Amino acid sequence: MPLDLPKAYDATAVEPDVYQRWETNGCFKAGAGKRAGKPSYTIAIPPPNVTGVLHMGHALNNTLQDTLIRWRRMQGHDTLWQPGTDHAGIATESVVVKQVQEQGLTRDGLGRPEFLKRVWAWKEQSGGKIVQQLRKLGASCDWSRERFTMDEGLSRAVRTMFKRLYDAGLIYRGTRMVNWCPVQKTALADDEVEHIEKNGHLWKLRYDLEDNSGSIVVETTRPETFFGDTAVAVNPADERYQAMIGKRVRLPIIGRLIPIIGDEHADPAKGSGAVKITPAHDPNDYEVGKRHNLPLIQVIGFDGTMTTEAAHFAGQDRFVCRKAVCAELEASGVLLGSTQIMHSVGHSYRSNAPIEAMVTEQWFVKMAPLAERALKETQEGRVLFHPDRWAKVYGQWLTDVRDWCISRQIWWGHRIPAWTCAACGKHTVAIEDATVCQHCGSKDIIQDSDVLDTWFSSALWPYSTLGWPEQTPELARYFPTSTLVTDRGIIFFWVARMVMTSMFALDKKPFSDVYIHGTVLDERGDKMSKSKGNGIDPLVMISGGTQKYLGKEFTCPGYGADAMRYTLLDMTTEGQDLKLSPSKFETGRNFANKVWNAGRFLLTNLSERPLAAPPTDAQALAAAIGFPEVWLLDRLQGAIDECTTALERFRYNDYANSAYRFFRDDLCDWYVEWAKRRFKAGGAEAQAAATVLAYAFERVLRLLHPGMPFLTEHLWQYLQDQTGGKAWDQFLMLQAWPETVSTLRSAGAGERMARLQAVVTSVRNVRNLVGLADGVAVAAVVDAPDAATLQMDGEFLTDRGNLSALTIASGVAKPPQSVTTVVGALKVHIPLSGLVDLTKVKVQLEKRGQVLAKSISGKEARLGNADYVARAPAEQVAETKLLLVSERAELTNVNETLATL
RNA sequence: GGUCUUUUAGCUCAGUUGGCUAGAGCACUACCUUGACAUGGUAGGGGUCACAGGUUCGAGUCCUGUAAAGACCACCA
Repeated sequence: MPLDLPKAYDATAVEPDVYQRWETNGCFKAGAGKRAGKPSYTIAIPPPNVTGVLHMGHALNNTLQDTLIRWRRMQGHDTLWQPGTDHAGIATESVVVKQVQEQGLTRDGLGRPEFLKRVWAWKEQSGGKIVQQLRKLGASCDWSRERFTMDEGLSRAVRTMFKRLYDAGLIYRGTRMVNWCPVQKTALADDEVEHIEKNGHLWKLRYDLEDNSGSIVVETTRPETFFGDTAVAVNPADERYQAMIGKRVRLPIIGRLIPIIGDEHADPAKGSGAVKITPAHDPNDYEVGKRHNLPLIQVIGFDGTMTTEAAHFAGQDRFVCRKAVCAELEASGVLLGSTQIMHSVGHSYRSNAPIEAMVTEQWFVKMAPLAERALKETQEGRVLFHPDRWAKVYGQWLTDVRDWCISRQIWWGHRIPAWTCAACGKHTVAIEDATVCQHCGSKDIIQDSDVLDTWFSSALWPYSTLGWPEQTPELARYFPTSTLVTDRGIIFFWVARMVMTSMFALDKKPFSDVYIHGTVLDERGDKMSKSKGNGIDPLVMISGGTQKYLGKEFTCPGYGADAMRYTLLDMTTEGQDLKLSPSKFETGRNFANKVWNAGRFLLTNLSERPLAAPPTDAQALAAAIGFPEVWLLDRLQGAIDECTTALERFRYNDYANSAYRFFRDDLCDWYVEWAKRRFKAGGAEAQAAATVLAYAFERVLRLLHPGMPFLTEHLWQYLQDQTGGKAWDQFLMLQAWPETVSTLRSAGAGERMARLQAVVTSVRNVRNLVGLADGVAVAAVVDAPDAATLQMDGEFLTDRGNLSALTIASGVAKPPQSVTTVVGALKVHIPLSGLVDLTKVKVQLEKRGQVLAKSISGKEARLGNADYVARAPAEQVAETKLLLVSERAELTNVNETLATL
């Protein structure tokens, strides 16, 4: 049949159609294509924010997962890539709060039920967008199993886990100093606080003694908190202040008297050695306060404004107040000046607002017992990190982990399944909504108004998505999952907590391997982010479009998901960050186009010359009519081996490079060029070459498929059509991953071809050197000790070297006016017809002579070293000697040639 | 303050257990519009492997130190 394939591959025209066929034919379903005797292989997707938009980090993360799952699926494993999305509590709630504000409304004004209705509406409206975007990327998730962290089933899992932890005494309610975000008005966990180094002031304040016998100076970065001071601490061993312990000082403005206390917390070496104690607003001071029974005076409210304790500053924003307080204290001589300092200030990782330490009552998870088991899993090698250095980071965090504050004072999330009894004050924790107090039977109970930290539900993800707490068939079949692919940023938030909850509730690790990939950076090395405007939109790279990047606009016609995936894989080296720029994706685009065109060449030939039978292993072997064919099939085995090993080791760049090398160098540059001669010859020779090429091409499509699924599937369908099958009857994505075939291995083929390639390259080199075009045939005289062997490949040499005549003989004389190249034990003489620029040749040869001389003297020195000869492995010494002989021969030739020019 | 990572060609990066002339892609130079592909081909130029010591017959690779860049952790007034 006639084939009219476009010269340039247009991914945007191919990919949507291919994806749709996969999806409608159930190729993504759990277990699709599985073969008996293979274990399950599961990946639980790191659930993206349900209202989020795909960014390059997602593209990388999901490319790596898809590559693994496609590879394992082809290997015949019972695979499941479990997709879903996360409700992302604070992040989503704050988006909707803003939307509501734009309508002139407030969250509290709307009330909880109405506000939540709006969040759900926003989730319905924008949710699914990111899931569609993952499809564009080619993600082969089982979409029929898509889950959302606030689904009924997952919510039940959350409640069950909460109850089990509570019953085990691992969840408790306590009054503690926690990190408070005044913008979101909620408590945050310790690891949700980002410490940022900021420029600040250290102010000196003078507090006068009650008896006016003197004063004491304290230093603070937070002068506005002095209203909450309930003591001044000095070190009991500090002689300067010993006499003052027990006396009282008068706070400025408000005149309240506070004691001077002795406490180890005061460091004589720091500042004045005396420190103001504000137990309600500083974690250290809180501890000091507890030791000395100091009152807690809250001067900053939960909304970040000053309370009535702050006298006439009440109602002011904390930062406005700071300035005003400083001004007033300076005027009254209390503020004695300030110094500039750099200090780290905690910020909410969600709102970016500086956090306040606040004493509140919250729910906590007791971490130590959970952490201990989680730690064991990595220490005893049951959960492996790749690269393994992250196991250390994980271990360190688990070793000094502090209790996890899990209650959030927001509305969007899993409401805490605990009810407080008005009668007895005790808590009833239940999976089903409670109606009576478990302790006293009172019906006067009320559910806790807080919701759980988003990470609480994420921590259950690998098994809650499979139906836990029910003992579902899926849970039995796919849990524990196999590989977790994620970013180093959430090792603590997510990875560690999954291991902890899983060990606790299921007594099983949640996954065996954790692959931590690098971070996506822009071309300057900065993290990509919306606010910096340095993000590269994956959808623009895939489907085309215009976007701003680093202040400039760029347009991409749409390189396709395959191109982007290939580039990402190529750049994914163990644990390294990826410095990207839009032009990086040309690498993938170019390679995709190369694959397309090689396919086009094959398909066109097949359409003109149909194969007698489809290419199979046995036929390919039988069709291996010549050495180049034998060699190609041998190389293919090497590529299969390399790709498989690379993927087993999570070496994505090795996988991409091995496939690339084989495809471009071996298949295209050497074999396809040679096959053109076979095709020209026609008949059985052409048939045989086409069979071998079709076979090798089909195999390499399989190798490339996990990385470049669309293009390979597309070409494979054409190939089916041209080799006796029917397009879209079957799918490449469900074909078997290639295994090496021992009968297609050929010992020595690599060396034999390498020698031929070296001869051909040396001829081309000489031609280039003397300024002859590639199309100009030259004669060659090869002096070969094993002339008879080399003569068998004479046709290949003649064709690939574009030789007008080829003489191969042992000990043949060097023709006059010829340039000689030494290739191992061979001498390749190219007689020059006198049309050449001899000075150019001379310069080249002289250069070569210098390189040789240097190498020879190095080897002579080495061999002259008795220690080397005695201690280095014998084969190595022998090899050095051999090389020395050949280099000396070549140098002689170079000199001889130079003499004749 | 602590832990970790990085430093190899103009740029982005490979370089497994130490081994012979250190590789790739992009960029660069010359030639080639040849029947798969100019998003291409052929050939080529370009590196004292951050620096200083050490171990070794032999170091990009191992050890010690220095410098620079980056990431994370930490309650520092």
